[in-house]
Amino acid sequence: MSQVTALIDANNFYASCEQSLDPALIGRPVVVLSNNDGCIVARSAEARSLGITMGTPYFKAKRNLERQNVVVRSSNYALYADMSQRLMSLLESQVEDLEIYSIDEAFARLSRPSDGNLYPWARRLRALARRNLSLPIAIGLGLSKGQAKLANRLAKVVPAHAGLFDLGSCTDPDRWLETISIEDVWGIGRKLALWCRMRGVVNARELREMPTECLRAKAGVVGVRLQRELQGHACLPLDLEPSPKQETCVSRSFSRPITSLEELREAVATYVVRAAEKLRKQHQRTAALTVYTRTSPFIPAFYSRAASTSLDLPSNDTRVLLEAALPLVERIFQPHRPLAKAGVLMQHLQGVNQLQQHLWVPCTQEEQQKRETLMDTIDRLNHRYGRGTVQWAACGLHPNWAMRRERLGRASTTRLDELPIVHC
DNA sequence: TCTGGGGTCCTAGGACCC
DNA sequence: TCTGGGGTCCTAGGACCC
Repeated sequence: MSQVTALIDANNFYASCEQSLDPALIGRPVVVLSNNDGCIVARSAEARSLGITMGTPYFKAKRNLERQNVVVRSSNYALYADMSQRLMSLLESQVEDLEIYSIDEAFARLSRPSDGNLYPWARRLRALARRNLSLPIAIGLGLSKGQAKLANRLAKVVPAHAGLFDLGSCTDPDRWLETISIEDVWGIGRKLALWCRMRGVVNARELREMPTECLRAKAGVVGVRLQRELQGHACLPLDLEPSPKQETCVSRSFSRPITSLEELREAVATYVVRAAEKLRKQHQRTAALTVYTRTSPFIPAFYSRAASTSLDLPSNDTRVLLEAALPLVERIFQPHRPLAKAGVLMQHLQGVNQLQQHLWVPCTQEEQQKRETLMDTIDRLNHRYGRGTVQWAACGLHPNWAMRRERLGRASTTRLDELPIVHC
């Protein structure tokens, strides 16, 4: 019995989540905007067929969307994360091994049955996701992750495949690979695609067959590995236990440019608070931290500054991180610069169980225990009653630079007060 | 007026060591 | 006059992903 790799993902995930919670949106064109209502990052099938393109800035598309009567939603990551968890636990129950690869996709390993036919299994799984979560999913099957990715694409793009495609059991795989243009191959970005095209390599099959040494010279071992994957050698193992993060960052664009030190300080404080929460959730501490800010890259006189510091003792305590980060704000601030964005990076992370008490740090075991309990309590309160229930003074009370989310939909799976109301 | 956020991996080159 | 060879570690930047 041979092993098969699957790539399973949700179609138009964010848009599908919105439709899943608000059935009035089913069958209608829906787009979801990035943070700050910046760009279009997801489109329902209906929106796609209207020719609406991914990544278009909202302000450019707005009139057109209104004219075509498209439903526009701000992104709601709490909702998508929750739907994602439900989808992943469903998948976990239906495969042998699962690697959660992103919010809306997962690689899986399973065995090919004796008759070689995996379509009945795939059809059942699709029906299950549709029935339990109201999410459309696509399933691609191959001998490696790279092949599974291509198969998944063919499952979606070719209507006759109805969301399922098995590269390992089709009669003429090369014919299908030729329909996938080089830009759409996983691992080939803009630069490499251009380079390939200049050499006459324009589709997935040609990439698989191009001279390896030529590819290595340009794209290094990463390129060679990708090519081997397309040839059916599984070089990229399934990653079942997600490795601990090496760094964590929180950054946001402002709803309007800011020019005061005070506002920049509030923004950085807000991001530090969020980053500290993330660290605690990941059971990690940070040993170094960077704050940065920049003006808009779309207007002249671009300005960007970063400042870093390291901590004597790794920490995930909000107060400690604020004390380390806030002095850096003065170093990156310059008056008369219309700042468009700021962020914080937590670097050199380590697991909480790695901590060694420094002899010279004036903090007793008992004191530290109390701090940890305090942080835990704050996290619980904020989780239970909503983010911001317990707030840090440094973040400002009513920041008007905070990101725009003017078109939020409902969030029935994560907020009690937004449960659907059924009229009988 | 208005253009997202959060990551990883790899390589080249500099600093430093013996 | 001449100016090794080999190794490690770190960082910045490129490329890519979703």
